[in-house]
Amino acid sequence: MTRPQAKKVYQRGSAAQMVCDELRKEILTHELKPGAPLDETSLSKRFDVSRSPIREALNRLLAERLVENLPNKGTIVANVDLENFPSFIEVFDLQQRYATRLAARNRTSVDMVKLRDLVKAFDDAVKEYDPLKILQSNFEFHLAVAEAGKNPYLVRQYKELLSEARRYIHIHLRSLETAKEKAILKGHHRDFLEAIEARDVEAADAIAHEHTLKFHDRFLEALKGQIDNDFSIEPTPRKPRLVEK
Amino acid sequence: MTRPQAKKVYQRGSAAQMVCDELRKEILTHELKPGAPLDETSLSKRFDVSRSPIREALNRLLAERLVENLPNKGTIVANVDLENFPSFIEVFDLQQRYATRLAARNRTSVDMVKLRDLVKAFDDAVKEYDPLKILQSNFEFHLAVAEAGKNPYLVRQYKELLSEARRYIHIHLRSLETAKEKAILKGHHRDFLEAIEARDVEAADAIAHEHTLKFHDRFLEALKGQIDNDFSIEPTPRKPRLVEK
DNA sequence: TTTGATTCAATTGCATGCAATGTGTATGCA
DNA sequence: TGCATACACATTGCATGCAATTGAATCAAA
Repeated sequence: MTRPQAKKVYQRGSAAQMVCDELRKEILTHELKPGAPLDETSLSKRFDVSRSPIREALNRLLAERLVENLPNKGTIVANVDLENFPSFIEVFDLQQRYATRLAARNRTSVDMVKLRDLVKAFDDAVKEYDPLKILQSNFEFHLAVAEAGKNPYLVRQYKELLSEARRYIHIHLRSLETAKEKAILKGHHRDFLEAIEARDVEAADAIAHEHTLKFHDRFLEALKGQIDNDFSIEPTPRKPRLVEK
Repeated sequence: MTRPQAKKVYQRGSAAQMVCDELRKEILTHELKPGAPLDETSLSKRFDVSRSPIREALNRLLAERLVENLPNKGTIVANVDLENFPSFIEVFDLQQRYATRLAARNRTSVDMVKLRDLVKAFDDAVKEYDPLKILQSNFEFHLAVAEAGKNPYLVRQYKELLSEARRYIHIHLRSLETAKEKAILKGHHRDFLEAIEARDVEAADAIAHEHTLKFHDRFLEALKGQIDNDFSIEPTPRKPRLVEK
């Protein structure tokens, strides 16, 4: 970005895809924060491609609900609205339970190898105290669980919800940094692994459900903490200023 | 399409949307059949706009999985692959049950008015023996049920599945035309209405589940019928021709 | 000081041009 | 006759140009 960068040229057909993937990554990791403007001209300069592939990338992200389009005014990173959190959790729980059930029912030994690796990667990320890595490996683990269920329709829908969950988590990211949380996260996915390995559908379901509930509670708790630490601000200074002057 | 058509010009910002809506309609009603080619040049001539809004429309339909993109080769109407039908039904059932549960829990009196209207519209369509109208009003009814549940996340995902269901139904559309089927369809959604009206969540769940199962069975039955009516065709005539010649 | 109209700059939405890629056909060779 | 190679055509993917719309800034008047 900052250095000249020797005119990168991409394979035909990959420019839009590359821009899309990069922007998606940055949105999910909050490098691009909700509300951040994404104007086509700047992006085309930044990625050194024309506006066409940029527009295409933005359209795809729009379909994933990761950005919002204000007609004739531009595109911004989509907000994660807290008011819909209850609705979100409701559906997320349903899908997560079902995804985990299917995994317990349909997993292969190949899936188990992958899942074990991803649990390990998660634990490593926890040890490294790297919140972004924790989120990423959490995402990958749950996605792999869903994929082990072998239902493409569910995978697609669940993946969307996982992305959304990731963005919710970023709201209370700091709470991940406390020692208490880290203790909780340690070995966090082992129980999933056991239930899926044992093909115990009901146990898998229960574990997934409990997992969602914990996410829900931690989220609300973190929000509460954030509010407690707040202090009240003056109302809009318009009227007072009039008087002062 | 066939006549000159006096150079329609659309509001700025609506061209792509209009093309997208029209193509979606034609795909869902099978005016455009699975596998049909959608080349940008022809479409731009047909809708009398440039390729840019056409490309944008196709990208949106791609995100909805209604079309498939063959890189550098073009775009075609997406196939509805029978091999995924079991996966589809599995998720569809889950979502339909949940949507109907939520409707029973959260419906307002305004929702009930709308639902009653849509049931009536469905019955009218059945009386008129108009398969396309039946499908359309069926779609609208179930979507309204989901909306009565007031969970935007579920509505979005369920809507996608409903579109997919609609395309599956088209495969056995002829079976809708038999007198037996019409008898079955008569007053088909009344039970939904009653359970939702009564806020009976468990009943709503059961009815939704049964509804899915019936859809599943009718679909398989119709497929079976189609196969029975088939007759075997000669293998590819290449070798035989060689001999004859 | 606030309200209103007017102009101006910024940004998108659409049109069009060009080059790359993949397909189908024709031709030459075994 | 069968197969490989080359060429031409069709179609996309990307670059660029232009005009419409929107928001902000400016200025005048109450």
